[in-house]
Amino acid sequence: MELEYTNGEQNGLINELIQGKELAKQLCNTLLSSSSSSSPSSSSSNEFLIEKILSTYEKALTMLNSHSNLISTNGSPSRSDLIHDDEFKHKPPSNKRKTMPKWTEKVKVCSQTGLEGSLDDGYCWRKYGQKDILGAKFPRGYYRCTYRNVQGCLATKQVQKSDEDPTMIEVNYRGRHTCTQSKNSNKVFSSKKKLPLLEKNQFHKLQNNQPQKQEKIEQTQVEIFNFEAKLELDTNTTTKDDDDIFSWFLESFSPDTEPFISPSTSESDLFCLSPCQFGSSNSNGIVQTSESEITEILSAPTSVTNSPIMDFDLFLDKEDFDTVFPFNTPEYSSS
DNA sequence: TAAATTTGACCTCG
DNA sequence: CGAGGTCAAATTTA
Repeated sequence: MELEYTNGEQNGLINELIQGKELAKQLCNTLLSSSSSSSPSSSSSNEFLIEKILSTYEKALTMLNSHSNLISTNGSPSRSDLIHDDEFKHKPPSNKRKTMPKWTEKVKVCSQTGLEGSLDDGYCWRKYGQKDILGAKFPRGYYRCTYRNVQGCLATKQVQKSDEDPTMIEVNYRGRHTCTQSKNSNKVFSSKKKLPLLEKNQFHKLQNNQPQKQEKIEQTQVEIFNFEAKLELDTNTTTKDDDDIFSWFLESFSPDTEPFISPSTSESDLFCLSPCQFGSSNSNGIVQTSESEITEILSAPTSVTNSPIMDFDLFLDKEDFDTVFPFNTPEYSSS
């Protein structure tokens, strides 16, 4: 499964990212120059989106350029970083899972929102196990796709809180979603059911005195986040703005310019990353990807599209785009 | 009552 | 043999 990507492919990817970044800048300038005639709130919203887009490009470029180095929030790779690194570099996975695409995402729990993107990535997961990991402070939760039996979807993920930084959640994804649950992704950012799962277990274990309280606090924080995000964007954005952004995304991540992108059933893994990014302007440590993730992304030139970045090409209709940025949707505000 | 979670037992692999 | 991963019965939740 572990394939090397050529320098040409890497350069091409970098060029595409650079181009996309430049386009985003141009869009930013265009929006800013035209915003004088529109409402100030609209321009601030646009700026917010553009900032996030540019930030995403910056991170992607940084990760590519430092391909040989793990990227970590605080410069001190977590235990999971090391395990994952070893896993890819030195220890081939078992035959069972050798063919399964695998990548890791690290998601920082937004301090202000309590939102854990890792636990709400738009897919429906069912927990099937939990294990105490040797040397780890926090147990590892094992999740599989809810539609495993119905649709034979073999996607799984492991969720574990970082030892060194308990605000960091590491999500280890395995396998692609072959199920069709795009509509479920309407629940992105708003599912409060899954949020406490990991926390509950961990707080029961580590803070037996106040587990329930912590859960409620975090749920409330999510609700606040949802409400604030909706307030900000609901009142500020216009349809045209959305369409502009949407068109830009389509251009920037067009399959025509990304030869290794192929249609896939996976569509919202990307937004494992997004909730915190959109919930906080803090770009430090909100989302972390390991080298192995990039390796995984780039090592699957034709078929693996689970990678967060690559799934951009799947937003081929407005509905999906609204799913990604659901701040304007009724579902978003009502849940 | 169906679906989801919990958790101890069991399996696999290094 | 031990650690990690999965199974499945019991329990909880909606």
